[in-house]
Amino acid sequence: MSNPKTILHELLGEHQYPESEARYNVTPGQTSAVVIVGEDDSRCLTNMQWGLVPSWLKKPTTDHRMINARVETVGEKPAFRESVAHRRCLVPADGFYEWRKSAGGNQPYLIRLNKGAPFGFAGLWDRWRGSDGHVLKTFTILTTVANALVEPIHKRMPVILDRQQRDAWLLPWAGPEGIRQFCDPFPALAMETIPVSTYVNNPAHDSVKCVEAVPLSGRQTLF
DNA sequence: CCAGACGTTGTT
DNA sequence: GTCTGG
DNA sequence: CCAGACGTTGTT
DNA sequence: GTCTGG
Repeated sequence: MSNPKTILHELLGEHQYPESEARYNVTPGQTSAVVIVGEDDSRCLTNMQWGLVPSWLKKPTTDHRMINARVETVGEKPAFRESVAHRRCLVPADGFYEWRKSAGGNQPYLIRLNKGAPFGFAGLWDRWRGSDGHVLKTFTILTTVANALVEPIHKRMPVILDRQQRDAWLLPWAGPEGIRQFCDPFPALAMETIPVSTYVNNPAHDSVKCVEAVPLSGRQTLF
């Protein structure tokens, strides 16, 4: 999404980052850039597909891909156990979309930090190895209860981490109690919701879904 | 022991 | 791979 | 999540 | 209605 350099500088801290051709649109099944902790304990950027495929799956079929994991229970789920202990990641973004149901049609909203400040979603990743040796890297985004701002639109929202939490999220597993600190939704006062055009409803537009692509006037307008 | 699950979102 | 249910 | 497909024969 | 693809 917008201003990827700023996002990456924030999320990678003092570490270097590559001028990669990474995508910054996070779309199910598509590749995007995530921040992980490398072998040498430093942060690095890696491209992965959104939709976690656990290493034990026989075949990485699309219907088993998990795009979200509930933070309240992630420590107990067999599918996420290994990843939550050893493979956490940050997903750079500057907003996300939710749809408010209504009789006249679903109204999409852009939801972001005030002024569109970049942030990181809490994520998990995994490696799936094919019999031919090729490796598929995938990730999932954690969700929690919606805060007071988002709740009228959608009951759940992604786990957004502030600067302090980002560092904590990338630390090694400290038992299931260590997960609780990430269960609270990001503060409503630090966020804004903006009604946007139904242009974003069309998956064909995923590659151009970004702040600049959407009218921010607050009125539902078709392009 | 073996077989089968292992997940989330939303339900105009 | 690892856990649960039968 | 939403949009769009949803099928078979036979294969220069 | 239900599944797949984005």
